[in-house]
Amino acid sequence: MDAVNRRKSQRRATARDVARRVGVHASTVSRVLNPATRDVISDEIARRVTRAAAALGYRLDPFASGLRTHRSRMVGVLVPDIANPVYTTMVGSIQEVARKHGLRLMLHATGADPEDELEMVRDLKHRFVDGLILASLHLTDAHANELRRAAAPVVLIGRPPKGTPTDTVRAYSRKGAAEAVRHLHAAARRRIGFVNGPQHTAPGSARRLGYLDGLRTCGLPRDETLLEVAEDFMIEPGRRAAERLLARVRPRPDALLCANDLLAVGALSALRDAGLDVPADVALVGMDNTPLAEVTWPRLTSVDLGSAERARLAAELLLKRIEHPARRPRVVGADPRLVVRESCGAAA
Amino acid sequence: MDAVNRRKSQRRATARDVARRVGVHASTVSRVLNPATRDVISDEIARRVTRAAAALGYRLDPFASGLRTHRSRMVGVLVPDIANPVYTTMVGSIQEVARKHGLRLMLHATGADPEDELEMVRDLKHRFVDGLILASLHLTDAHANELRRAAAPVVLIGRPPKGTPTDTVRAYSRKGAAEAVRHLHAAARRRIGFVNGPQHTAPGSARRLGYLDGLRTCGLPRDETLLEVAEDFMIEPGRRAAERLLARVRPRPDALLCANDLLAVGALSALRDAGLDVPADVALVGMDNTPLAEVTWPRLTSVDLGSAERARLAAELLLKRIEHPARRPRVVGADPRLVVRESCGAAA
DNA sequence: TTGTAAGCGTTATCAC
DNA sequence: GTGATAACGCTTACAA
Repeated sequence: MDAVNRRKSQRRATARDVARRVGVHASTVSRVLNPATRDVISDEIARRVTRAAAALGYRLDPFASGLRTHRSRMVGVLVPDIANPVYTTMVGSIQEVARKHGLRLMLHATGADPEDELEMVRDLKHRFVDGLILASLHLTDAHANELRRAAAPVVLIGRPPKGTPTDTVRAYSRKGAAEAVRHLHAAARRRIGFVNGPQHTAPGSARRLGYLDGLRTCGLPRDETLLEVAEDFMIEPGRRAAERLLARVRPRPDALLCANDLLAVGALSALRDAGLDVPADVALVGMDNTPLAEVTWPRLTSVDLGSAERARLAAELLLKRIEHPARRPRVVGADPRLVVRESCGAAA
Repeated sequence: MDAVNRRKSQRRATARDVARRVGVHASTVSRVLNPATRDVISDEIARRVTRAAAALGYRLDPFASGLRTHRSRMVGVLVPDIANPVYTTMVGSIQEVARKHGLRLMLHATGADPEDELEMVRDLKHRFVDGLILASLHLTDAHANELRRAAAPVVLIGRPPKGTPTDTVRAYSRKGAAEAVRHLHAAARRRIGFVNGPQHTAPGSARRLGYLDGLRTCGLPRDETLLEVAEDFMIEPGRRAAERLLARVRPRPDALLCANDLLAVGALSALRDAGLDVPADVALVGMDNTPLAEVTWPRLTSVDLGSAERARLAAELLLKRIEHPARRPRVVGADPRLVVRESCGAAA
């Protein structure tokens, strides 16, 4: 590197530096480098500008650019818990779409804290994202209010209060849970227990209803003692809930539906500790069909709620919304699909 | 909301708006809201400014602020693969530290593509992060070069070329792998196989050396046929590698060390398909001690390489580096620790 | 097709 | 302790 270049590299090259080198004005540089206006410029100048920019290692200053355009080419992603594979899947899926469009991800795990979620929505513009994907277990009126005055487009993954005028991606988990129950019934299970997560959450309430739907359509009696609620949608709470259920219910259940795969993994371990065989004694079904379902033994039958697909849809909705801020809000979803594995084979 | 407020809310409130309301100058507003200069201002004015700002819903414009200060209060996090629980853990751990300091995360999964990693380093300032944590499987001279001219501080998680003047967090996985072999030897295993990931990567080469170290210190013969390389550090490649190993090696191994937990999960399934019992026929040990190790059956003995701890250290190094750009680069690490679970109990 | 010039909203540096 | 002013680097009417 010679002395001149060294001096130049003390500070980042600006559009002016590039312009000076080519003998044009900075605005011309801007026009060349901006795809929308590039074709306005003569090929000859464009080429020289491009070359000079490369030679100087010129990079657009995102702060200055953003100050003018109020765009950052970043999207925010809020998930309750990055350790839950269902959200990991979603983040991966969103990144895939975002990347194709030259957008980057700002990730934030909220720990399912509604206050944290709200603050992020308020903070939207503050942290300069062009849009936000918010996956939440529990969308309240407070969310809906905050969304109304949001500084950038938001897409929800979850179940917002009725009438929230925001693009939304739904999971039809009620339907999925019902299907799982019917599958267990078809496999000759008659005492089907349910390990749910917190019931004030959207998934908790929907999956509970689905479980009850399933019992009803199979003509099985509703038995409240067969339903147990874990403190959280996680492994250890799932284990403890299953333990409580097993300690309490007589005759013991011959099947357990769990409201997600993490709960099912916990339940599996409780069943094992109780000396019960899966599936011979107790069939087991999870929900979300995360990669975990392939890893347990026996492998876990699980209701696929299309998380990857839903995340992709959310990202695409967001991109469309960023382009057309005024278009009517859409609600889309992905159909559930039962993926049968060894954990609910034939009864002993 | 009355007409005046409604009109105001057409556009975001600026520092000027707040200033006008209080009857001071915009620079005063800036001074009040900036912690570093707040104590310069009289309490009375400060209070009124704070109140007015709240009333108007004033938020600092990050673009304008960044244009002046060149700080965004965001850190970039680059990981090879967000689906690998070891990186999920790291991201969670980094977020914890970042959050305490009011920083947000920009996440990018590179798919272990070196070109993608390099581009992100170049793009550092472009995407306005104040610093970057780069976890890479394979840091090359190209990385070192790019880092030399990086526009913001970088902390590496991995093994850079000798003499790279960059803060680095190391895993002592060579030592960890050796310990695992010694543990298996102590458990009376004498045919210890090794399922490695790609050997041109830093973990691949270190863990291979550790495996060989372990054999040597146990006085076990080095037998190349006991070593098999998977195409990637993932479950399916692990399964296939274990299948190849089992098909080839006679007498069959009585233990398998796998270079990470994902490979071990794949190997477990291959062992099962071969009708072999774990641990009675073959003991199994993974590395990284991810949450997966608790989920398999039997649960997986695994070498804890302190991923959460290392990520925390990386975040802290980065924060210190951002404050003191000139301080000497540090190299830190976390000691490995074998976590024994059912997958390597006594031989049959 | 290109140059000119006016800002975007903040903050550093002077003044007072 | 507070005000005035300029500048950060870019974009975009508008002028030429």
